Amino acid sequence: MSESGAAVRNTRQRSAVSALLGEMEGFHSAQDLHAMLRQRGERVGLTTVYRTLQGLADAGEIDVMRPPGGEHLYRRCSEGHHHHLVCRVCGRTVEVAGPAVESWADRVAAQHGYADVSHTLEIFGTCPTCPR
Amino acid sequence: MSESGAAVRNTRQRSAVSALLGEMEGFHSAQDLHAMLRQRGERVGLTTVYRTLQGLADAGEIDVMRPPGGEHLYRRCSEGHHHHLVCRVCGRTVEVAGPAVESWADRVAAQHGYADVSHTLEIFGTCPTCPR
DNA sequence: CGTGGCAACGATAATGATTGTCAAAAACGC
DNA sequence: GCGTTTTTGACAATCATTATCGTTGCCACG
Repeated sequence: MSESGAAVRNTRQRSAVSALLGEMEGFHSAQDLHAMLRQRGERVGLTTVYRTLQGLADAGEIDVMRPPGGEHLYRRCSEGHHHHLVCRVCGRTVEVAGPAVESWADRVAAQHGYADVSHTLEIFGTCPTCPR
Repeated sequence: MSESGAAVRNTRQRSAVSALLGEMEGFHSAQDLHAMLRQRGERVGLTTVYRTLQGLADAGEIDVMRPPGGEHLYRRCSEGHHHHLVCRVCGRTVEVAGPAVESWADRVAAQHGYADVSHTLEIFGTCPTCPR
């Protein structure tokens, strides 16, 4: 029972989910992704999709967004910390980085004695190509 | 049918919810608030609590937070736009204002042509009195 | 003061995403 | 190849929130 093994096995399903995310643009729900895999003929259970997405999110390889609609959305993102500017009509998303915001959040938290700080930030708007 | 009437009626239940929120510190879920009202002998339906909270939130009189736990939390907040610094252990919350962040978000959105901009920001950490 | 319209109420059922369960299958190390 | 352990996946359970729809009470006007 050594503690060495990460014990993360490389399965067909995991590869399929990861690969699919690699090709996709924008955000998709777990159920979306599951449906797409099915269409491709990949035989993957919905439960597994959820589990895989959670794992990838924990590992920091994908990003999770929780829009007011209540459905979790996942996306393969560029590395590093960043935020999203989302069109509330068509869903088009732009990644934005805000170093100033990061440091501001850390500073404010520290001022109040909070440790181990993280934060979530999302910007919503109507993108220029969408009818109002 | 002039356009004057807000058509928002002043009911016992609405007052009760509003009053309760006025006394409470911190965030509480809709179901929490409903249970408290029941304990007090106020006869208010759960549906009405949800509706009232939504109404108050729309009117900007209370704040909504959607923590990863999946339960919406409501709180009577100071006026104006601000954000929250929440202890992920004990839930203690501090209101923080960040004018710089507000303008940054608006500016970034505008740069990408996004209109009608809003945003959500929450900071999580471990507060000084909580064991790590 | 009485009445009518209309919004709010509220009990219940419906919704729907996510999580738990557990036997069967697959992957990795040797 | 073989055994062990993780992973899978179909299905059921959970649970907050929303829709439904008949009833109730507020409000304005006569």
